[in-house]
Amino acid sequence: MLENLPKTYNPKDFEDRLYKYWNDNGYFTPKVSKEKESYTIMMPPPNVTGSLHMGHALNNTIQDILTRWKRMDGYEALWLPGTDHASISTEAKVVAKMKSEGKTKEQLGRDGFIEEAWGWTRVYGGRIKEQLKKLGVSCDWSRERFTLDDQLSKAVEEVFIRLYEKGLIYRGDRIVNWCPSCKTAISDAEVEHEDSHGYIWQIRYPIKNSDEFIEIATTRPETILGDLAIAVNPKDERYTNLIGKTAILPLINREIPIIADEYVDMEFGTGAVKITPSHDPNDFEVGERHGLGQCIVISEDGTINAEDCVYEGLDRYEAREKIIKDLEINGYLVGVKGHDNSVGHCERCKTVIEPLISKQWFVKMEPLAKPALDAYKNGQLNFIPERFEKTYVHWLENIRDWCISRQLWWGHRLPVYYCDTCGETIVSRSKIDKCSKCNSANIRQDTDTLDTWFSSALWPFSTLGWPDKTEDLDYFFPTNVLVTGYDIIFFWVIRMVFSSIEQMGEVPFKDVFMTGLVRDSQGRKMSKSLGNGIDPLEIIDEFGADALRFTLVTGNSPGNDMRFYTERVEANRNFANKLWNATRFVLMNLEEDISYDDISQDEFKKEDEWIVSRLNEVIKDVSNYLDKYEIGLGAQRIYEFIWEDYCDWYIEMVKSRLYGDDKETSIVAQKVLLYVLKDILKILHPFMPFITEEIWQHLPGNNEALIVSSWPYFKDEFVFRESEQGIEYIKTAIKAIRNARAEMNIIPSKKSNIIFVTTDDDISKYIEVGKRYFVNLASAEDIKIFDTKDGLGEENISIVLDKCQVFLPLKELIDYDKEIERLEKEKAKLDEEIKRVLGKLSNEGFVKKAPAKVVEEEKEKQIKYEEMLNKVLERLESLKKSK
RNA sequence: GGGCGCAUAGCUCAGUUGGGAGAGCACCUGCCUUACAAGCAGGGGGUCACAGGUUCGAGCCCUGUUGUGCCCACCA
Repeated sequence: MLENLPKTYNPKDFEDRLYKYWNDNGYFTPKVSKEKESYTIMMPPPNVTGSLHMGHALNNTIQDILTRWKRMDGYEALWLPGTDHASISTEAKVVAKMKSEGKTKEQLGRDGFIEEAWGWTRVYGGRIKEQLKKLGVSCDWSRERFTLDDQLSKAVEEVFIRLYEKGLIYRGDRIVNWCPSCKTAISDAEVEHEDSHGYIWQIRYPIKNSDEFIEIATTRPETILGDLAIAVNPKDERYTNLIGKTAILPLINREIPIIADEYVDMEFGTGAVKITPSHDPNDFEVGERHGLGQCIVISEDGTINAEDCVYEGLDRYEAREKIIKDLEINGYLVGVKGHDNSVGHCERCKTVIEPLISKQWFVKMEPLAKPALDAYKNGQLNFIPERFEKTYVHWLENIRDWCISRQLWWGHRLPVYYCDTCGETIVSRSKIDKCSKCNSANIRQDTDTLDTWFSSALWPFSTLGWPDKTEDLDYFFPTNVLVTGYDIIFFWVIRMVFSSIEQMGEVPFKDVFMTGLVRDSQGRKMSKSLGNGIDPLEIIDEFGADALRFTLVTGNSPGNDMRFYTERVEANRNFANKLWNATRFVLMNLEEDISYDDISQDEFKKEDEWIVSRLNEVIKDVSNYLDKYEIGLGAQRIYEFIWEDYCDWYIEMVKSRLYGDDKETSIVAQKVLLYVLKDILKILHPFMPFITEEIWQHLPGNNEALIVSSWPYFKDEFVFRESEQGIEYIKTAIKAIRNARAEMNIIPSKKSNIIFVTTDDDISKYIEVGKRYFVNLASAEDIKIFDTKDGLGEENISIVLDKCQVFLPLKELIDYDKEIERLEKEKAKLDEEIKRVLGKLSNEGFVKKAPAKVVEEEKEKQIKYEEMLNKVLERLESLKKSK
């Protein structure tokens, strides 16, 4: 059992083994319990065909930390994993693969294609899960879900039908964002706007039966084929006389009316606008108001389909070129200017979006957005960090109806049927073959599928069995926190909130923790096309999952982007190694035949009191940090405690006892070493699950796994203020002695006596108690405490401390010029401090208005520094004299 | 056009109720001290972007400026 840790930390030896051990023992699987409270996190489902990137690694690490902490803290903690079918993205990948095999969707047909897609899913769907396991995610695989599972599909249908029956889902001809490459409509959220330097063309349209022209401007000349009017502002006096007249469309000579509409901005351009209702959202509205009808001239593949015209069949950009040329030749083109505007692109394939009119299904957003806004305003939703609330509110306040139908095959097919006999639209939970109105069998199902986000919007409750009433749903819903990137607030967060309010009557989670982006070392977004992505698996392979996890959560505050440096992973791997070796030290000093279960403060030495008292504080701080989602600060706090307090000081202080003859005090030290180590492992476990569990399994007296051990708590009986003070004083003294020795170039192996001169009882007590530390930690030969420095002579290095002076009688080894130099430096430091303190204290406002405690502290500092300065001066003087 | 960040040591970043500027890495010096050289000890290095304001006191709060990044937007 003891002393069998390898000398060097090698995570590969145990990470996979421990993951299997946890999973096989069911530690990830919570039970519905009457006694315990639930804690639930739903994993944002990665795309089923995706592979793990740093963004996943970051947000899954955070989720795992929270889950492991709550599990230890006495909750039935459920972290539910799963994957998303990612309709448009998966379909594109499958199509591309088929293309390379010389096949097309159309050849296979709908069923054949879906089969192909399932095949693809089976091949690649497991990949990301296995990758997540490498990270150490403690999610409940027994409850894993996929958005196309039967139960989840049932939920999708149910929601669709409920919203339809409530009148919140409708079908209609609207201007939608059309991707000519994906050949489907997409929602507003899926359009990326990008600034581009383009052109704006001024074109004049002749007025019928006159020599006059009206001049308009457009950035998309090809759309003139679809013009159905020219609009001016009714208040615009320049055009009053033209309103009601007819303009002739250049090139195709269609007659179109000149109409008045408030929409037109008089200040912009010429104040006259061509209206193309079928290919521009604004124009569509104008068209509706004026009953202009529709004229579709661009088809779904982005080519011109205006009948009987020379542009027919041309790509939209080819047509643009040709039309400009023709306008110029015929004298209609007035001019062209450079024009910056932003152009919408398909989020998935980056093709320029073509707005066009199309019959699609929409969710009416206003009635759904309102309660989602109220929920935030009533404080039911809490963003970390807070600033993302603004994004949430702004989006909801400016929301437009959500286009949910996609002209794709991979996804949830709309539960909608049309009767071709009587024209009835039937929405049904089950497949039907007869019209419910006319009984005709002339029935076909809508061929569209739903937006992927329609199903992920239901994730917090569909995964728990909804619409059925299940124990899980009852117990684990609503969830506690959502951890996800700020870039999908619109796509997902908001849609989950309103879906949940609508279907479940409450918000799906209380807290929303937003993670930032993980960038490369130059601050660039990691992307496949740039090839600058760093593979989390390679990092894990080289440094271990714990080091990667620790790197991702430290040195970064919530919601902020971070740059990824391999050097930081290495530093954290070194930290793991430090803990590993500290454990080896503890283990090799334990004795096999004693019990370590009982620990009593009655036997404590000062440093024991100090370390358990400090441990208490860390436990409290880390718990508080986690509570506030300040994960990075919590991790930092533990890091410092382990490395500095435990390793650099406590272990070093305790060595003299372990190696000494006093068996009793040695055993107490062993007990405290082990006790503190165990709590360290507990509070570090959520952050570094593997190394902590591995170490834990090697410690004596542990029957249960660390992952299910209980989170430590603050113990009142382990508060030792006086020892904290005493040890801190001794640490200061040791550091001062080391510093002086180093500056005087005294080699560490050269020991010397240390003479403390003090008349302060507390100080001499501290030193008396800490005598043995100085041997190891300050190269002491023997330690003496005097109450006067008389008779010590000049052949010493002299160090001035608070209420105490230290002498190192190193005689001929001392370079007195150097000693003077060193003391001058001390003097300068003290002068500075005194100047600062006096500055404050001589400020009337400070003395009068600052809290008494603060003023008092400054006064004490003044006395302290002045006393120290006097001793330094005195010493300097006598040194100079004796020279 | 609107909104939100960021600017602190050479680099990357922490700094949560305003009260003597921190970490990691890098750098310099000395150490293979029986847990750890993936280590130990010591050290140098910052007008906390700039300008005002509030306050006894500002890296932190307010206003403005500059630089920089992101998000939103029906900018013919």
